[in-house]
Amino acid sequence: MVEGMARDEERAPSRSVLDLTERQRIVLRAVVEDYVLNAIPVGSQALVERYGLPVSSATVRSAMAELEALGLLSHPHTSAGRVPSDLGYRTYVESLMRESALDRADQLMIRHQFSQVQLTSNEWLRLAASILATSTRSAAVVTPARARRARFGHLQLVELADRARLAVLVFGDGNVVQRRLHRTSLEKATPGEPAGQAELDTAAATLNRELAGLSAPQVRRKLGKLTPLAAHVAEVVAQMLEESDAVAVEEVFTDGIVNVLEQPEFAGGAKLRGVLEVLQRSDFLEQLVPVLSRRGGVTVIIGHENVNDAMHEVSLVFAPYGTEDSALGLLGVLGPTRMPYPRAIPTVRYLSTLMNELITNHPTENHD
Amino acid sequence: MVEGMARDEERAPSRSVLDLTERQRIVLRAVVEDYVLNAIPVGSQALVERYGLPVSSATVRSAMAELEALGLLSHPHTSAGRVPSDLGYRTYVESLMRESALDRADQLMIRHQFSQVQLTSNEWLRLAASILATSTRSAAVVTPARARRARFGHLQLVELADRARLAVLVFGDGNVVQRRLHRTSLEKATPGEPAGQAELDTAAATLNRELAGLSAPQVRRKLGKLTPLAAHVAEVVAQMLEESDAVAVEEVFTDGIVNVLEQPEFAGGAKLRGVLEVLQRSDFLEQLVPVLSRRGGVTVIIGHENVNDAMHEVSLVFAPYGTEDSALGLLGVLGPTRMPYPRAIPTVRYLSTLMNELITNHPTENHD
DNA sequence: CATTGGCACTCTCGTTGTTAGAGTGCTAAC
DNA sequence: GTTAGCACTCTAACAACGAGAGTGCCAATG
Repeated sequence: MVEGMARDEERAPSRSVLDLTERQRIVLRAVVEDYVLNAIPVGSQALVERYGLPVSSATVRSAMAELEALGLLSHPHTSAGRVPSDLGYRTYVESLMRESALDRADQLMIRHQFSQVQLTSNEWLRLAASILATSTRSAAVVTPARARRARFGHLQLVELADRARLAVLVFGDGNVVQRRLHRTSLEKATPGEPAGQAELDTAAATLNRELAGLSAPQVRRKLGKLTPLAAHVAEVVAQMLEESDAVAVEEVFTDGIVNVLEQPEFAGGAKLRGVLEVLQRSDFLEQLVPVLSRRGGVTVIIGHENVNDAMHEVSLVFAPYGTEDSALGLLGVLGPTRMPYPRAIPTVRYLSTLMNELITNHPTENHD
Repeated sequence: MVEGMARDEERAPSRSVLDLTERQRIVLRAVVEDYVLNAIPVGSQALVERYGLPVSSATVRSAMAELEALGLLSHPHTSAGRVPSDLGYRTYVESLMRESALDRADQLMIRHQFSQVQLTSNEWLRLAASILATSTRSAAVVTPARARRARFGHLQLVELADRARLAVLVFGDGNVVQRRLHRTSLEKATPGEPAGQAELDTAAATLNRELAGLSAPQVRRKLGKLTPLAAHVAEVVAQMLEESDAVAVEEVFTDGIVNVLEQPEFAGGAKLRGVLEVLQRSDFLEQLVPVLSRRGGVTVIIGHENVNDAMHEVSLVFAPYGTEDSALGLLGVLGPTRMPYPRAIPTVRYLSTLMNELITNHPTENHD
């Protein structure tokens, strides 16, 4: 199920790409770039004019016909211009695109935004999504960096005003969640003894020693060996770990969906509904994680290359961030196949390395 | 600036509403309900057929003409049916609508979803937005409940594996944020003495005693009276309080934007762009808070009643939740003025009381 | 022999004209 | 006060049509 997430795009074009003549390459590149820009099928005449090709339109026409035979271009109807096919985009991305690193200016601008405010980790994700969206004028998707399996890091029981306790659990990957422990449930767990501050502190210390580095099922296996009070708290800890495993996919930050909606190909809005549903509800992104982390770097999935039917008219440009063995997250953009790849790819790449830096340098650090 | 957020809708219709004849009331109600349902201007003929009116279409026509003279209906063009004006919707909402409490079944269904999973508070908001969106088929907006001004509740310094400290701050309203304190910055604050666990615990205890209930500026005023170490931590606390004041508006949960996009009046998508921008970036919701909390209950803002130009073609149905003196949040739906008010209003009302219950009963409580 | 100008052909798109139908407003009759 | 009838208006849908863009092919050309 993980394989097949994206069809293996290295194989198919390997023949055609290398066999292209220089002229075909130039024409294909021009067609893609013009169509990405204007969203209208591009004809031979317009091409020679706009790109100053040193040949006549007739020559371009024959080159286009060849490219169409190779399956790189297609024809909406007889007398319309050409449009790149998914394979055409693929070829473009793979070997025709003039990709450069992100402008120094853009890099600084992005860095500046991150340093501007003291942010919590969720706000980083939000900001990353916002930057991606505005910078590429596509929809952006960012998932939090989480360990594939949450592990116990450190537990602290915080006293609240109303004598309830707040359990603050730091995961092995540095994420933090909290949950309130109501007084009644504590008392129920240890009938008789009233469970004072001292007992709780002792229990917390025990758990920090016993549970270090354990995952949810491992914690559960320890339950029997603990005092009733500690076991009760450990049970809650196990629940928190399990939930973190489960909800990882829930917390997805998106931004800039309107950008895509304004694209002529999605004017109706109906087409995007399916895409958004897949994005939000299913395990779509989760399936993507192993694919991306296996390759590392930026992965581009174009139109029908995506096995999910709803995604056949959009492209994804995604990258993992974080380290495979600790926290791992996903970020990228979603747009029409007619996407400005030369802009999107460096932006996603840069943001992924930046997020990498941030989480490795202990992100929530306070540096005043 | 706060007044004028929504024009005072009690004044304008007070004359006309009461002066309506019974027939005019019936016709207006039918027009609104039919138009809400079908989104096409409704004619006199269709009206008598579909609603079994005991009069002829000619009579309905004259009633419609009267309603148009009163400004409650309008005419897209000469030979089209009638469409309710903003004032027409207002009159409908105010005195024509047959509003009932939410179905018992719906109530249970909603409650069930909330009890289903152990949720963190942010996930409640997400769930609330999701329920609102699907239940009203509009866009839903939910803001977290926050005190207007964050106050110190309780501070705990949690030890991390790498000898850094995590400052966990519980606000007066029960919200929790955390920030990492890097070892270097702690040492810089207290040159010479190495600031061990004991010193930190003492400092935390002092701060918990001295800062209880204080807001950010009040904390700052205390800085001079503290030991260097405690002052350094207190400074961080002050920052955390200030940020909480500032970012309240940032964390807005929305859901179901596609629902609105599918409405024929927003087919283009371009119209909604302005609306979404206002919703996300500006202090729009913040301005709404005092208005809503002043009235309590559900507030309906229809089309041009909203002073914000971008919002002239949408209606809001919003309610506050929480208590005014502690945590206060907002939730509601946004849709075309052609909105199913009789559905939206009870749903928003019910969800607001439900969220009220949840945060008053110490929401994150663990009840196993 | 690759390139190009020329040309016939095709298809879309915007314009125009026409018509059917829905809806109104008015008036005269009940 | 209500209603049937009727003339009038406006839109939506459709067909006809020409302009324009683009193609594919072929013969001429360097």
